[in-house]
Amino acid sequence: MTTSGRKPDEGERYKAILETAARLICERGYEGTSMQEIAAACRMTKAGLYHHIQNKEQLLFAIMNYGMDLFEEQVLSHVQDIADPVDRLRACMRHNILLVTRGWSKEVIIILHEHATLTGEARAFIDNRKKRYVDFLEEAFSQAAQQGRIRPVDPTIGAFSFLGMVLWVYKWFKPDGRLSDEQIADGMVDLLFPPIVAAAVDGQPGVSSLRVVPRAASGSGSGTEEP
Amino acid sequence: MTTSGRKPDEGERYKAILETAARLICERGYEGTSMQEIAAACRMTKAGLYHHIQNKEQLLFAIMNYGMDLFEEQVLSHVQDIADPVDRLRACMRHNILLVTRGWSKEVIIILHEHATLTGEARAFIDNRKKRYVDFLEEAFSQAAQQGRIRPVDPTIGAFSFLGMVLWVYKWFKPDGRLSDEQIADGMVDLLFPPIVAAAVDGQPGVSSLRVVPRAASGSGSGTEEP
DNA sequence: TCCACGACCTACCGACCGGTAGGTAGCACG
DNA sequence: CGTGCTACCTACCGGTCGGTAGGTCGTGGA
Repeated sequence: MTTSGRKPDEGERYKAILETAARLICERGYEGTSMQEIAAACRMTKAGLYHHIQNKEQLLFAIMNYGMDLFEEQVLSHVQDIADPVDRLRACMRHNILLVTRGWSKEVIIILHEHATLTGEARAFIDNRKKRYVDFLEEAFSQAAQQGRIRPVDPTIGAFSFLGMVLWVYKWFKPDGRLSDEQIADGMVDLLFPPIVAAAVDGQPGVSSLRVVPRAASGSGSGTEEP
Repeated sequence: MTTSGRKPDEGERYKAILETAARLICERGYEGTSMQEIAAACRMTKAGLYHHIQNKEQLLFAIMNYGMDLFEEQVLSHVQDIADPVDRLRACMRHNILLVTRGWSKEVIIILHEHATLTGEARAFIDNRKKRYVDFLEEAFSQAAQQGRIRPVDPTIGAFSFLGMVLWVYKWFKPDGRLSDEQIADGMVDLLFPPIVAAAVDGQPGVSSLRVVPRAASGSGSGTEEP
């Protein structure tokens, strides 16, 4: 099984189909989008579309793999070599939030929303690609906790808390809301990975932590939408 | 518009239909579930089902309102009168996580997953009920920050971080995983609302905070699934 | 000049979709 | 006994679903 399930490098046209289909599926959902509509949006007939793809499920699979490629290129590749685990997590959170908020790559949103739509091998393949990200986060949390850079936390709980904060954003973020995506990224990074000012509480340095508290932030009122 | 959009108190049968439909829609998605299937699961014909409901969309609307009722009864009502804002948030997080992990009330999961399926008035009505929860959380974060019980944080960012951590759980939690729902709840509460040990850093008491760091936790390996 | 091939098309398939018209069996009430 | 009502039923509607058979047409290489 290759990355896309179809022979790679068929050209720009194929990619354009994936992007067009992703736009529609992102808006209306997988089951709610007909092949007719996708074909029309590609300025083709349905039979013409089927010349390029095998069936609807394989199309979704290809879209998701494309989305994972984009994620790895725009998030993982920029942060995986950062030596400090906390800085690595901070940068990763920031990149990931911006990936979700900036509307390029509806494919990523589809991965998030249609988490249970695929079945069988295709489902397992995508789940496996996702799992590599979870492992990456768990490893970083584990290192950070071991070095006393963050509060001790089960790495799995840390990873999924991270992911929840970051990925839930797709459900409520509105580009014209009160908070910009930059503000959200900064705020969440500061909330989960606050700067540390001093260490050592009971003579065992590097494990306990006093966190700096800048005199700022607060405020009230929402500005954005539903949970 | 009443809570359900249908005349209230039609009896147990209606509730049973909502619960059965919710089970199917939760498994297969709203668009992926046919009225035929729902009717069959209720041991009825499709026409028989339509004797009780107006149409498919109104059925979803009723399910979501039922889910919001359950949420308010099982979460909000237990925590809204807790005086201390941080304790209120802690208890709320705990109750909400357990609401998601224990499989009673698929209706709640549907509210989470089908966040963009309804349109028009029904959508606005549900969004408004959700917003009341966001407001509740923002208020608590605002109070907690003002009292110096947590790091200063924009209340909206706090609320949606809370919600992301808690609600994302429905996408990955498996009852037979390494972590129990109790452990997840405890871990997330401790991560976002750590106990405070001392205050005062620069002579301005009640704003800064030193967090206690128990010598425990950590560990590695995942045990659960995809992000 | 010929022809193989990719990129589409028209026309169609059977299944199923959400929804309804109209009938009926059972029960409560007078 | 008759009437009215609820709770279903059978049978059907027009439309759309995912998918395909088979044809057309432009293009590039021999």
